[in-house]
Amino acid sequence: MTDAKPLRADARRNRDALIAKARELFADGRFDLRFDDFAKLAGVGTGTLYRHFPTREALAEAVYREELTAMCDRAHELQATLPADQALESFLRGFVDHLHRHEGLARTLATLMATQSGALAEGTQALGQVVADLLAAAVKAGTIRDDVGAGAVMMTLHGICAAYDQPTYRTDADGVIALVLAGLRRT
Amino acid sequence: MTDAKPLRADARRNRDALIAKARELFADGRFDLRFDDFAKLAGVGTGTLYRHFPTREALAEAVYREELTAMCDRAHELQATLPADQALESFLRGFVDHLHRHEGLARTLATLMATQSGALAEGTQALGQVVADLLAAAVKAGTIRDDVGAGAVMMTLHGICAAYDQPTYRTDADGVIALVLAGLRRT
DNA sequence: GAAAATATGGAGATAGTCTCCACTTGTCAA
DNA sequence: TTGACAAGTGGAGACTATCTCCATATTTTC
Repeated sequence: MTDAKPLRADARRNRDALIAKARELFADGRFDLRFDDFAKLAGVGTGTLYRHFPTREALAEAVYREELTAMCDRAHELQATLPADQALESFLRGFVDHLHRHEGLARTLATLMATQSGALAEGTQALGQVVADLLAAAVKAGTIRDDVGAGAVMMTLHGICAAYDQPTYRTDADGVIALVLAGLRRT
Repeated sequence: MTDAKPLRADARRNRDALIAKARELFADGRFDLRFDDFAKLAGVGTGTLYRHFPTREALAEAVYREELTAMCDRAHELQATLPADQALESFLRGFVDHLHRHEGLARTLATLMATQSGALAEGTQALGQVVADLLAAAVKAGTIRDDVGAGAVMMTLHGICAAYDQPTYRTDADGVIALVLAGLRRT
């Protein structure tokens, strides 16, 4: 998973500059900038940009990799300190909350989930794994039903991510989480 | 809503040819064809295509307008003949079933829901209205909770549509519906 | 059947993506 | 240090898809 290649000093510098500039622009909502311009703004050539990030999605993933990792870590932490069902609830609510504050992440996740293109979506696979773990623990504890898989929950999360720019986003997203949690509860 | 303009005979002919060819191609999974080629294949000029359908989404909507209308009609029918909660359940399960059989519709809906671009998404607004009606009736009948809006349900449907091409689609989509229905039930 | 209104088509302007390679920079062994 | 090789760079320009424009053609109207 982690780069087996030691990457030359200038290459790393350029790569970092690209990610930094992209993060800055994404935070401003400038997602759809001409791809070549990313390069110009980051102070590198077009070729360099393409060598490091062959697609827009690859760049987006790199930008949000950290953030996504942090979310996964948080899940593990919750899982270690709370009863399984509470960990799940906490995670899902926190997920929406975080997305609400970071539109760029929502947008990126929606895109990556939609284009399940193998190695590219490494980040979302990690997220899927985390959700699967949380669910499995709660199933094992007997607090949620066992006939609905993690894939279904991921679908609802996808729906949440995709709507990041709609006016009623927060209310609806909270509603989705409420439905999922209530729906999962053993009856 | 319906065209107030009587459209010249040749214009209508071309428009229909475009829709027919697009439907045929969509059914074959050829969504991403060069836009100009739609024109060539349908036997009209590029300009004509663009005059009738300024964007790919506009074309997609025209192709699936009928199908979507049929789904909405079905909802009304269910609502007229079944208890509110059963109508809702029937509609949602039928929705997934239909999507499973018509990948093109799923793809189109996902796109249209994502780009809530005003007049363009006329079709999805109709769908939203139908869902809202079904929910309202069930709320009124006291069989489902009243604190989760139609927007939340639409978000989950969006998630379902967006995943149309994933291998575990059907299982996961059924899971989502199960969660939504169980989650909506009054506790 | 001729004028007015409406629609056509496809060449070419425009703009974004991505490749290619002569050149620069970094690394490392001696 | 330094020389030689590997690794990386940048940006001109090829390529591709989108979309506009308007001289020409078809339909409708009177």
